[in-house]
Amino acid sequence: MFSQTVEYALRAVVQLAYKSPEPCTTEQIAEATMVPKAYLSKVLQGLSRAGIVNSQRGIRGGMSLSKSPEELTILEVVNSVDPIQRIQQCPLGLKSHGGNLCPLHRRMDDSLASVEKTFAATTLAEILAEPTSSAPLCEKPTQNPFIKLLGPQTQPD
Amino acid sequence: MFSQTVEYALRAVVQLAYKSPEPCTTEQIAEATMVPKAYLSKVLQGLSRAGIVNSQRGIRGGMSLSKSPEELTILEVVNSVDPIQRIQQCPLGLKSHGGNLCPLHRRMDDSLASVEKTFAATTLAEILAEPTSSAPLCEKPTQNPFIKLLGPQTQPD
DNA sequence: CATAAAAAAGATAAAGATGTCCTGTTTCTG
DNA sequence: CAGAAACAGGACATCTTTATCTTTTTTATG
Repeated sequence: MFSQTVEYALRAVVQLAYKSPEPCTTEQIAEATMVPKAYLSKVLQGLSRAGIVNSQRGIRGGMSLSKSPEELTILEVVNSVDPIQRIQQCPLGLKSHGGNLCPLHRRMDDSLASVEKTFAATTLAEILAEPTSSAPLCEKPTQNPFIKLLGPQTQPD
Repeated sequence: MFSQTVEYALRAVVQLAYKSPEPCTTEQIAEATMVPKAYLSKVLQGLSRAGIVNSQRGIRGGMSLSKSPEELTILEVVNSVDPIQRIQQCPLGLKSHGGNLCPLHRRMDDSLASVEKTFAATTLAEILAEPTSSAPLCEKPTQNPFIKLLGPQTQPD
């Protein structure tokens, strides 16, 4: 239901959020996220054109988040590469329905609205800071560098 | 987010539900739902193989619902042609995550679960019987034949 | 300025989704 | 049984998505 491109874009911004506000090269992101480098480059171009990331060419260049992880929602990321298309009007083009969806399309659009709402309410910072034994992109929980922001921890085993 | 195939399949079963338990030919469904006939034929073949509809060849044949509209959920229809794929395990294949999703994939899967739940809770009968001025597939509200099941109505204008 | 690093852009390819057309097979009906 | 109606299936075409490779452009830095 979510495209590969969306999956890849989200992984990329998660990696960038870990390093934020430092830049990462496409190659570094590709390794950390296990996304094919050349394709990732295209995805990042899209995020760059959408203003989600800044790109800097040349030595010491790379990609970096344009906003802080606290301000960036996963909806913004998703909508930049593969927008959630709400059902605005009757897909059959029935004139009498117009913007007033039938019960079928009403439910479909309600589902889309629910996804949209969840994604709009989730920031990158939340994704990183949430206490969990499965840190995004990290094989070991202790590799999560954001753990330090939560203060001294007793190591989970 | 929902494929054309899903959209077409849902329109088709709505039309069949209107006529249930009578069969419709693929051509009749194609006209009522505004779906390309030849492609609809493929979609209906899928629904037939999944046991959602029965097909009958030859004169007076056609497609009919295998169940009553009260018993058929839109999730069953969707899953027959383009299954909602829940995220069962870490898409990166990280061993330490396993079935324990990270916060990112947790939210994505929660969204999928929400759609699944909504669709599982909606029967074709509900779609048809819901009071609305926009009856599925019908240009005029009064064309909804299920209106009769609700007993005598004062005609909305 | 020369060089190397890095993203941008373009060409191309493989796979899947969508859509069309034609032929084959089944089955009702007279 | 003959014929027509209807679905089944295969071949093919087109578009989009995903993916790769190569070349070009930009830019920091010695």
